Amino acid sequence: MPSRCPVCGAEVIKPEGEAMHRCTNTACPAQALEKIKHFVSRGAMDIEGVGEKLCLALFEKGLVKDAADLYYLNREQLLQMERMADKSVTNILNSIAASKDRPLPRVIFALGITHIGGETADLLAEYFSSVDELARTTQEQLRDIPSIGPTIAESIVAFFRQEQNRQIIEKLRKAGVKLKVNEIKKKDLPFAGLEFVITGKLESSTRPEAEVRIKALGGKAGSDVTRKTSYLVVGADPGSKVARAEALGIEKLNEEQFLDMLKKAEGKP
DNA sequence: GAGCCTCGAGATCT
DNA sequence: CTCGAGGCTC
Repeated sequence: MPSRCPVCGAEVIKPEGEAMHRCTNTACPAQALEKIKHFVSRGAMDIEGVGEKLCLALFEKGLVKDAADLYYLNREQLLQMERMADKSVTNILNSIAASKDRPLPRVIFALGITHIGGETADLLAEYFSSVDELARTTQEQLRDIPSIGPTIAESIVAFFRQEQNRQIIEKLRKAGVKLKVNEIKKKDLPFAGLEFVITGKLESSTRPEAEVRIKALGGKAGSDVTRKTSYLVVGADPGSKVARAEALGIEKLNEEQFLDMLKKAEGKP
């Protein structure tokens, strides 16, 4: 006996080697709804205040047929909804607007491409700097990326071939959703203008690793203490740099202080 | 104040 | 995933 999708009644197949049954009817309303729920969910666009129930209600009312429709909701439409008063509407509109500049990996994940989870989305964002670039890629190019195989490559290309998906992306673009990497200006990074010099051995990581983190935050990693040095990071068995820093009156950091500073700057409290 | 919904933390599993 | 807390509506 074939199993059937509980929503649309279409016959459901169980792909070889996969645990889940999957309804293959692309017009299945349950699929559309799931995609919207996925789009607003935490790891994706993370639209606060919009959860399962609201997605369902908006979908049933026909106000939101696909994820991009969320960005076109207005006050009056939201006020029609059950248990929705001014306060909620304001909050929801604000959080929808705030989701427009989510980082690229999240946007890629939010699209809901089959087989693309958070990890793969992160990976793709390292190789493609916009959704459009990803949309233009070929299976061959994708397969050159380590840990991307034929299944994922095929799935991505198929996704962007679908007219429906292309339209959603256009709607997102028109609504002002950022579809490319945030090119953060160097000047705005937390370590802009700071130069760190490391002496001695670090417990927590190797020196190159620490330098990568400093640079990612817009700082410089120097090798000699000069008047331009902002901080001297002092690890175990430090060298003569300590004396030089003291002579120049340069602030010293122990490893713990340094790690603290990195974490704060990286926004991970 | 009651009830609904969503969030975030922490436990659990992979 | 499940739980409890907190926001919001009514």
